[in-house]
Amino acid sequence: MESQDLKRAGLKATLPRLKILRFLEESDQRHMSAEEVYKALLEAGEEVGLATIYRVLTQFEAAGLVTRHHFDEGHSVFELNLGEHHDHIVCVRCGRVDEFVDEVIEARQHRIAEEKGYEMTDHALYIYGVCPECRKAGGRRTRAEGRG
Amino acid sequence: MESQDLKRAGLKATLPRLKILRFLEESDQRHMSAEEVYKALLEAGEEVGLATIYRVLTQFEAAGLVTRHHFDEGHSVFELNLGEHHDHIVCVRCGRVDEFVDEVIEARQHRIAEEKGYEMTDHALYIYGVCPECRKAGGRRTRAEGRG
DNA sequence: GGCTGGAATGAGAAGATTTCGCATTTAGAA
DNA sequence: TTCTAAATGCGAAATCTTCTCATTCCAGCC
Ligand SMILES: [Mn+2]
Ligand SMILES: [Mn+2]
Ligand SMILES: [Zn+2]
Ligand SMILES: [Zn+2]
Repeated sequence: MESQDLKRAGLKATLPRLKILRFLEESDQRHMSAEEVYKALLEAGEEVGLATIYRVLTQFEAAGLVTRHHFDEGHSVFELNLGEHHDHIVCVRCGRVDEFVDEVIEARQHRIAEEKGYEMTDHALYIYGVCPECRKAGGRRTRAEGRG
Repeated sequence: MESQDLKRAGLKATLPRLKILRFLEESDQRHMSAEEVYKALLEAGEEVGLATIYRVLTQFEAAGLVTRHHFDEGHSVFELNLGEHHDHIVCVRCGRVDEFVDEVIEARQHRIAEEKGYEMTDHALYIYGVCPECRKAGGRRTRAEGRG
């Protein structure tokens, strides 16, 4: 039961929080903006205020339930935390998102932080490019057409 | 003369563009937001409208004169292009910025894009941590206190 | 099961950053 | 110097996100 997940995370099991968490778990989109969550819940008849979406996602982030990304400037994108850290490669044409893990890069990041005398707390790595489909199509599709 | 740099970049040598370019070259801050450029020019008695700062910096970026970064969400940071690509490590406590180049990471990014079938166009890598000074201080200084 | 205090929510206002629209000015060539 | 397209400055607007605060709800206690 999701109530338990919330309790365990130190959050009261309110209806809006349950709706949002359930939605993130059931959605086939792994990466979603606050606005996208808001609209999707609306369409599902589960109304939650936009301000609450923002608040709850930020709380989920603090609690480690979700991770926040900045694929492109201008807005945050959230994804349910499934344990394993990974980085992202984003199609600049259609917005598609693929995930990857590279232990060599991870290790070298730590090494660099160490060399510079920093105590590393986090990192962000985004590769941008044109995805296989868009290369094939060659067309002018916009980012609005898809996100996965 | 900076006029020549602008002409070479395909930009008319207007007074605002000259002021901005000169300022970027002479400033001891390598990484600056539009707002910071605006205020610094103001203090130097060189008034340029904020909208123009934004327009010109975007043009400079398109012309390859500057690079735009997103160290933290919410606003862009610009830096004069000196030829060599590099990535950044940012102090989450005081905002200090250090630079680094890692050929292994660069190479592996290309390899990952290739494996995923993407034609890589760009990448962004930010390491976040606590800088040597802030680790020593241990204090609660805010980001506003410094940026370098 | 009802009662209650503090936390959470919803709605809209406000904040922050960036872009836009348009009247005015300017660069640069004739 | 004159002229025209391009650039600028200003305020309005767009976008994303947070804040304020009145209202509602959760969770523990009778
Ligand atoms: Mn992901
Ligand atoms: Mn730099
Ligand atoms: Zn694509
Ligand atoms: Zn620091």
